[in-house]
Amino acid sequence: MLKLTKKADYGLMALKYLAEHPETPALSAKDVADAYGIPAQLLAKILQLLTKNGLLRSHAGMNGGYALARDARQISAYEVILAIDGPFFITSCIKGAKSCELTPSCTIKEPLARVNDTIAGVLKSISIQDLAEHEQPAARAHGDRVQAAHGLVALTL
Amino acid sequence: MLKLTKKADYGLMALKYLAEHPETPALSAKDVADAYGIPAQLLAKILQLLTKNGLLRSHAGMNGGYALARDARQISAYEVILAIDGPFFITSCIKGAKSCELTPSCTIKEPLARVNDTIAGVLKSISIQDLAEHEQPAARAHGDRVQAAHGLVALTL
DNA sequence: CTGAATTCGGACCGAAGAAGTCGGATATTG
DNA sequence: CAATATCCGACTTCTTCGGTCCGAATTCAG
Ligand code: SF4
Ligand code: SF4
Repeated sequence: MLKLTKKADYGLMALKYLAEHPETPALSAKDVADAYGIPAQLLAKILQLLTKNGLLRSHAGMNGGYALARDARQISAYEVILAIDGPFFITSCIKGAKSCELTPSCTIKEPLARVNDTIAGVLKSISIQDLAEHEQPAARAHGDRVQAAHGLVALTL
Repeated sequence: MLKLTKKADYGLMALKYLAEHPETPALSAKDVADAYGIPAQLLAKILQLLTKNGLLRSHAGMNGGYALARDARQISAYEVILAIDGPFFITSCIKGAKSCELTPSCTIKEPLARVNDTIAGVLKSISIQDLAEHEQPAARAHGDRVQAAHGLVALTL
């Protein structure tokens, strides 16, 4: 429950890996898969999804592979999840869908929708660039930049 | 992905319903189930879970049923989810478990753990009482109280 | 004391989704 | 042409979720 898909997980890892290697024109799916031990075939399809949604640029043929379509800080974790797992909602009553039949009688769907938006906001505030910068354990002094990057999320239920 | 279990969903609804009827000493599982159209047998087990985790007080026998164990504003949505679905983590690498075998090579588990904490914080800031107050569509003027109740969640990645 | 109402606890099952595999088609380069 | 890639869909396997069923134990009213 409330768990991220492993595919999305892999997608984030791959994207981060690509962000860390800006020098190379393109990295093949197998390259990334081997770097982490992810099943190659599975990662391949994930990267395909990401390209289809405009997060990556692909190039077939020899010396082909994938590269970021935009700057690493222009890609949010939210987009990645959205591209891989489709539109997400923490409850089963996605706006416009017919998933939950007791939507009319339900009294908590509205407040839960706010929670959903809050979580989405959190995900949107995280960029691939943020993931690539993995040295904060002791560097918490420059709160100004961090705050600017991730913002504050106010939950007004 | 990232979806709340329907059981947790039902649990929140039931808890909210109980919070809205403080006059009655106890409400049976069937009462609550009928009020919303939730499968009675299923809700029964959910309520059992909630009692086992100290969120509800049960009373068997005729005129028995369930009642809140604490004040509605002392019960957070986080606790409810925790009681029903067990410890939650947005990724598969729960601290101490052996779910994901590529934990050592993974480089994003640490930042994702922060995201997890942030979301947990959001859930913790929501009480059953908050859910029961369902008239905000036009009443957003008193931001002071709302802000005090739900707080601000800062994501310091 | 008897019986209805109600909680309790586990086993069970079908449907859905997630993780991963396979095979083949297509594009690019050398 | 051959090697390397992306591309794309179908397929299997595994787990979880949602839900049901049944057989207790508990409590209270008459
Ligand atoms: S309608 Fe209510 S019960 Fe159904 S999914 Fe949405 S929130 Fe959960
Ligand atoms: S270790 Fe990395 S890949 Fe495995 S679950 Fe945790 S975050 Fe996802």
